[in-house]
Amino acid sequence: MSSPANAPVRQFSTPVTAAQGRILDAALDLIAIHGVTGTSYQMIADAIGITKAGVYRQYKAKDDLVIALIEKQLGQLEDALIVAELSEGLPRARSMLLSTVVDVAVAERQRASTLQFDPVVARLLAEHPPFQRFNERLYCVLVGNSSEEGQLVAAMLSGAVAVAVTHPLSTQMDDDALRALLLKQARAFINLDVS
Amino acid sequence: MSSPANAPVRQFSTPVTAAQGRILDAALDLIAIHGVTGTSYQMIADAIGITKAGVYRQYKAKDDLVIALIEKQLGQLEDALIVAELSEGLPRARSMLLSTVVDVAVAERQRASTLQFDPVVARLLAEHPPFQRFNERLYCVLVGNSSEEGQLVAAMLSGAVAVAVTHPLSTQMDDDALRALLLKQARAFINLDVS
DNA sequence: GTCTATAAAGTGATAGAC
DNA sequence: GTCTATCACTTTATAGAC
Repeated sequence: MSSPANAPVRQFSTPVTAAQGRILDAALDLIAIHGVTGTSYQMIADAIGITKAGVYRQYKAKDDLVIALIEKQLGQLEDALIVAELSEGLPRARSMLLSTVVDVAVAERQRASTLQFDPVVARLLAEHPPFQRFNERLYCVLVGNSSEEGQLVAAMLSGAVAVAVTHPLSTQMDDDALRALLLKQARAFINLDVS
Repeated sequence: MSSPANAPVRQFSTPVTAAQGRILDAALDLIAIHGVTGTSYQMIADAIGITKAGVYRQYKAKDDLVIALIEKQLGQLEDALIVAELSEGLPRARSMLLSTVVDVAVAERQRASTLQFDPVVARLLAEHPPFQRFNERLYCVLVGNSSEEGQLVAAMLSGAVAVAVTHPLSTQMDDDALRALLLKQARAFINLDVS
């Protein structure tokens, strides 16, 4: 509670091999459509033209694969997060982090967002300490001080953005328009309730 | 597009038998934890102490079961929706519908919300015309005129509420406090962008 | 409305050859 | 790093007795 001593340290710098990259890429696409449980090693293998055993060689259990997937997604936010943490308290840094969050969400659209709500991902997010720490850091910067209400508002914001980019209506909008709309709503939402 | 002639008609009055009720109840609890694909007929049967074949007698395919589940959830909003539609344009009616949406979300917590983000549910929501119609009606009342941007904002709102009630932090809040917080945020969010 | 039994297919995962 | 082959198990779904 009191003062979270979360130093601005890089948590997810895991480099992936080319073979792993192909697997993660195919897996994310499939999971966006079928969910984690609905996506099998066989489906992933078929998508990239190898066999099931080939996928198992890279990720010996499904949890390992999903963890790698989450790490890759969170890693996209980490540079912006570290910058924001270093310029502590500056509203401009917070605003830029928010902008990055929206940028990544728009760029990945379905891919990143569907992952966020999967029950398997939720379980790993809760079980895996590094993920908890990262989320704490992120929310802390986004909503300023981590009051309970503030954290909840940050979570709501991430939910709103995630739903927006997966919504059929947003599919017809171009990236720039969607980004602008999300940023406007998100800024209003965030400034509403924090000190 | 132009003027959706969605008359205030009751869509989901499907009465369920006692046996069906027990199945739907157990299924919803299990799906909230494991997702639709992660929940098998065997798990549902075990939970209520019957066999798999007994579940199949009531719902001969998984899609049928999930559709019944969605209908039950949407049915909870329908009375409030019809009232709001009848008192066309009155902000008070809209506000009361929003209140009902929040009430149901808080009352069901995990149960209703996790369902919303499941890829199988998303597929059925898009495939099944009655569901599309209902969502159109709901969004139309919530955000006033159904401009594209307005509909998207309504979707974001539902996402924000759904995420909030499933968040670990909200588990520790009592119903009244959570309801108050959600209503405050939701009202601000909605009044932001509509005419 | 519930049971037993069964079919056909798919699942996560491993062993061992190349 | 990828393959074939196999394991034990679970899945959806059906047939037919009570």
